[in-house]
Amino acid sequence: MDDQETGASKDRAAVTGDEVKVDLIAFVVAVNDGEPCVLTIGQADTLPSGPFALEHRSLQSGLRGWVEQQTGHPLGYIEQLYTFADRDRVGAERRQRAISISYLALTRMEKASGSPKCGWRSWYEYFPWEDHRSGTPPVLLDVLRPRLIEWANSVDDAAMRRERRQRAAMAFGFDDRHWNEELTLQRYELVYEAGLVQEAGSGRDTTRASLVPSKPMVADHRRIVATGIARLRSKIKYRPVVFELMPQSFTLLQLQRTVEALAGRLINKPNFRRLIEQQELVEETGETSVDTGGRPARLYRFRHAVLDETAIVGTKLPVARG
Amino acid sequence: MDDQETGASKDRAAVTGDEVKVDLIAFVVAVNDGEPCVLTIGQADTLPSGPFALEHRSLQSGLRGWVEQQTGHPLGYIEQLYTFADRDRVGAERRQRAISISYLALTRMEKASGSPKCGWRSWYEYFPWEDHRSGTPPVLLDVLRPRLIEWANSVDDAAMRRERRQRAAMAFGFDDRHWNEELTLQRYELVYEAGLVQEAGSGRDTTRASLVPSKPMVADHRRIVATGIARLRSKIKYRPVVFELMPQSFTLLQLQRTVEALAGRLINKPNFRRLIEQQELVEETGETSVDTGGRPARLYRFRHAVLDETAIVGTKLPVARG
DNA sequence: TCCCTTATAGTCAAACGGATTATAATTGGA
DNA sequence: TCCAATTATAATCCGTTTGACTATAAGGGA
Repeated sequence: MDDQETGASKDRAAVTGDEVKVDLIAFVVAVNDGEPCVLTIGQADTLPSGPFALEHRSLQSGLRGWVEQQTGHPLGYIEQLYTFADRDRVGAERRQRAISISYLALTRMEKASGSPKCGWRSWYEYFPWEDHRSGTPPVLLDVLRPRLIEWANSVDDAAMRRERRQRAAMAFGFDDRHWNEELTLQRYELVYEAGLVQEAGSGRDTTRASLVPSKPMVADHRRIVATGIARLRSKIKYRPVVFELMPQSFTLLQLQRTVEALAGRLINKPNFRRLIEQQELVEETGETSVDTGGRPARLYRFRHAVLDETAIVGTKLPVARG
Repeated sequence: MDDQETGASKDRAAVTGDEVKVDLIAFVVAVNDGEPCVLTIGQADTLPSGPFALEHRSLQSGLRGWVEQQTGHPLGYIEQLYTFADRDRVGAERRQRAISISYLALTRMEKASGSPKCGWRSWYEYFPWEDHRSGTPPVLLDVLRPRLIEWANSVDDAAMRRERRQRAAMAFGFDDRHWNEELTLQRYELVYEAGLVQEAGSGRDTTRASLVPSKPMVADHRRIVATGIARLRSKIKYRPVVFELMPQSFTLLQLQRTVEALAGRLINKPNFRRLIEQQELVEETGETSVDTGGRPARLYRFRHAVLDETAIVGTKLPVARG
């Protein structure tokens, strides 16, 4: 089981011991009342995290442990996002390497017994330009667009100017292009690169005039959240993961509102219902909901059998492409 | 930049130092003459790999270094696959934790200057049941199906029998279900779980009668390859990554054969051409190829501009769904 | 009772996608 | 030289999907 025939210098390295610290870090999502929320600690600027330690049976169980300890929230669905090497830290005596393994976790917010040090925040506080449920957010055209154009024009090379403008146009859907909700990470990288957002505790110039208003996070946590949003927006279209965020029984409109919250855009109601029903993702409970007004709606529950049938094959949700 | 407010015991752990070894491991792919190949070292049963060390600027550059050193092959496109904790190793003095970060890399096989200790193998040697380009492989119905049914029936619980049969049927497309080429990992996990394949150096019973004939790999390397194949088969459908595997100029049929090699199934020629052309993924070089027979074909090259245009937006390849 | 809100059903047309057929341009051999 | 085989390229067909829209049903509140 030891793979030692993979090169001489590998053994050398194994002996000298290039050991690193491993951090586990969680982007925990719940949707409450039509708002997609992220679980934070500290000043609502930090994701739950902790080092991978000897007592952990596995990476995932280590992550569960840290999140539960720091927030009081047990995790359901977990999926790995990305592993990256942090900038070098200075250890006690020698240079210290560290890597972080980030995860996306879905949960229900109920019984918010969570410890007082933690809290749920709408993820759109950190990414105001990502919520298109009420049309294009004003900040996009009023603030982001001019500043990104400014940023593009601030370089001398004409080719690079064009490239920057095109990147911005594609990511944000400027110039009659369509908004693509899955490009959350690219958009964050653009605004970050353009210096339009800054993170908590960064050494950056804090006095810079009128950045794009948005809530910062510690270190690269906001980047992890952007990665997770993008992954989730993509995944809900082909896997029945939304139901991890729903209560036991729900109306079709509640389900639609949840998908809309995640996607950050509205969905055509009849089409949504058609797709849900023809895929037999849900079944009626027989009851109806006493509602906030209007005709009572049938209550449905997730058909757990589909996890055997299609966990593998693929689901569809009608998040319009524009 | 230090995130220390994330819990008291985190600091404790940081002090006591739960340090782990990190291995970088590469699944390197090239397509030669219609065969999808994996780069191996050792007895064609080991993927290039090496520890992440202090001198590496980043995870990716560490990976590039190891692969180049062990095989002589420079890497082009690289994408992270998955990070997992290995089973505990016994270190020199104390228990030793190790994690592996696996990558998918695409390259062209040319100038196979590679060191003598490495070689390219068709990945279908390791997964004979994955190649459906000449129809359903006999091994699937003749060997795998009966043995998987056997395996399913070998448990007492009726519900578990049904679940096993259903898993097998879905993954392999038994009982009139369609073959889904993206389920490579699930299929490997099934045959592994059913004890139908064994890996090199595993402590398993080697004398077990007539396993499914396939080439084994060291440790969990074959599992990594299965993960990479699945990722690649999925990715070619929405990102123009195939071109990383193509020479400078190529005919449309060569392009199609490459996609077919990866997908393990045939594609309808007119539809393939239509999709490639209407997406403007390629442009004519003006030349034509002197061919192996038949009317000469136009030569095309990849329109690198699409990397700016659609790297983000999504490409389509007509790999039929069945 | 009227009106507002929401649920639910049904329709329509355009786009997409898979399959098939037809025609053109070569090479190699009878 | 002509024919057969092979490949390239163009065009068509048709069923399904999907986005947008309309109509009707069923409740609550003023």
